[in-house]
Amino acid sequence: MERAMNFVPGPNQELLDIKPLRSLAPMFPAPMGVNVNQSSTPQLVCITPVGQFPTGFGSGSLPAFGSFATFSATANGFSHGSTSATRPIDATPISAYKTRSSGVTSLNGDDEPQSGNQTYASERKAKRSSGLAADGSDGVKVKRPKPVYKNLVAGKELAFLPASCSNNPRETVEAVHMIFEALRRRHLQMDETQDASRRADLKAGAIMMASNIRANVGKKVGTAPGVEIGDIFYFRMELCIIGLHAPSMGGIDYMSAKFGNDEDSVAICIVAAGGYENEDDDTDTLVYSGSGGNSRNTEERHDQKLERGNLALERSLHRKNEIRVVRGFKDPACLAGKIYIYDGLYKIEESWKERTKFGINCFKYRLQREPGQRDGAAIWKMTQRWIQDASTRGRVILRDLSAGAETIPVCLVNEVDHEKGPGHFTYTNQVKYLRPISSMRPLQGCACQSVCLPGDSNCACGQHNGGDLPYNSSGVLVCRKPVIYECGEACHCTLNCRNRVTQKGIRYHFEVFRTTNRGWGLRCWDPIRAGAFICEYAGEVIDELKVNLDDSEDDYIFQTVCPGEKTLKWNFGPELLGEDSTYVSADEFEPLPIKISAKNMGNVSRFMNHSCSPNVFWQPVQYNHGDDKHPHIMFFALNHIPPMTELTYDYGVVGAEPSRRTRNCMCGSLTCLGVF
DNA sequence: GTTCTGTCAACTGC
DNA sequence: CGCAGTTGACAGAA
Repeated sequence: MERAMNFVPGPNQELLDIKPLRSLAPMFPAPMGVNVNQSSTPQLVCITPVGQFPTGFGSGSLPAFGSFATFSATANGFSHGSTSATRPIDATPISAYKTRSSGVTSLNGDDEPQSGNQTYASERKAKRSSGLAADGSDGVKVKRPKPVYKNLVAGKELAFLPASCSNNPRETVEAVHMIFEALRRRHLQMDETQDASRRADLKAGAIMMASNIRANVGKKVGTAPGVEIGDIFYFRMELCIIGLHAPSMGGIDYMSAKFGNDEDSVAICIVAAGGYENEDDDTDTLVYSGSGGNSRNTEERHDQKLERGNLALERSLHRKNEIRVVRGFKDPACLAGKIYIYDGLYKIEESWKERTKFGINCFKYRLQREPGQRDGAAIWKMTQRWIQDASTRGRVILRDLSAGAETIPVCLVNEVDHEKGPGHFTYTNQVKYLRPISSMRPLQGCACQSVCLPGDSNCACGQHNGGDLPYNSSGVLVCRKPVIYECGEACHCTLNCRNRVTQKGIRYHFEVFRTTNRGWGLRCWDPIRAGAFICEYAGEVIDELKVNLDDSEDDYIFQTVCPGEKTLKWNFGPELLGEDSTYVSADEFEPLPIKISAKNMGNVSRFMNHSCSPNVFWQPVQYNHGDDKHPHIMFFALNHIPPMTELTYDYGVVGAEPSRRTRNCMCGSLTCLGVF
């Protein structure tokens, strides 16, 4: 199904041989740690709560956790140290008051002076889950029966977080988030086979908490380092483990802060999830309802009280401190699903009491977004509008770059300069092999009726994939593997089978856009959740044909060069559950012979640029033939990807492929290697 | 005063 | 739509 795309741009067609420059700019344009807040009010500075590590933490048996915990201390400690030009105000987590002040254990020696950052609460938590205790001397009795994660890390040298995390809040937040997602997906997969209780989000969260794999552990007013405006989340527990919003259910996060000699309880973050009647037609103002008044098990309602969160909001109105705002929206892509978007800092302008339709008194707070911040929820609303009606998208060069080859049009836009489009190529969503598929080895099929079910030991496809179906019920890939086998023509199951994902093609509203310094790039109007299928690398298989490639061809070649640490570690999760590791190190990595050129023909994937800090990875998939050396190359999301974020993958390590030209990288990532 | 434990509330999420 | 399930604040006990 190829459609020739006859590009007839301007008169200077010759000059338009634009190729993706195979380099990339920051995936996250706002530099790390930059405080977008231009507020004139004094910065709130966090006093790092000092406490003892839970039993077992200082024993050296948990090096990875140790270094991580150290980081979170450092992040909280230094992040505002340099910005306190104005008179600093102390803000101390309430829980820190209860913290032991002695016995600070340094995990990493003298080079990490602030390693003792543990709030009392998390310390206690870690103590309770006795599975963590390395020396077994911890005699705390666990009263509330909780799952104990025994094989958590026992003795394994697990470098859970990339080394770059130690000084990069963004990397840490992403890594923590990635591990949470991996755990959640794996739990979901197991629950499906055992018909166990659901809530994989809570299970994953419990492990993260117990292992202390989290970011921004100490509460603080203002930005959460490493969390950027526009970041998206699908579960409240995600907000919890990255330290954006601590309460797992409650809508208001607050803490006690010192204002000179005074002390006040102030709000630091709210989740506006639409549970109450909030008006949010305007993106810069938000009317938030106080909490309480709804009885838990009866229909009884009572007046809201000025206590806890409500009181904190009231005090924040007077203290004029910044409050982080997370907005919740219905995710149209997911049935009854919700998506949370971090929308930056707001301040409370006024508050009042209101009588609701149930006749109870309710507190209302009007919040105004701080000026000078990049768009967050506004982008969501904008792209949702485009998805509803694509004609509302401005700056369009071409409505559908695929000329109908894709079921959803691929938009071509340029908001940067006057280039009229990429150089000529034929849009195809297929891979053209050197020999016809019919002559290739067929793939074995399953005998499942209707659809393949998780946990069915009779399903040949499940067995082929190592026992579990590779995707969960929402079509999300659970684990990165050398090869994924989807159901194909030889299978008896229907097209509705959940083991048919990538073969159905793209499901997102893509946009090929002009970047400022890397030619053309690819991004998406829809939010993409971690593990979701994005697109295939379409083009012509050339591996046996050409040995010497000219430069222009080289720019469009896909090869299975070993990707970086972030991609290789996408699977983390099994390790935390005590299962065998699926981690493949760079040394063990074995490339496939396949080479695909998208120079003359290809799809959206030919516009994906390289990044040293990517948000997409490739994964070999088989479904319509059995030639293991020439699988389909499918791209999946590494993290949740907010709308309008450039999609990038790791082109691979320099020198791993001798025939390949080395190119300068412009990805701008703090962990950028400079070349790729 | 400090540390520990129980209880409670909460814009979850199936 | 009902309900199990979580964190952290808080209060009271040790």
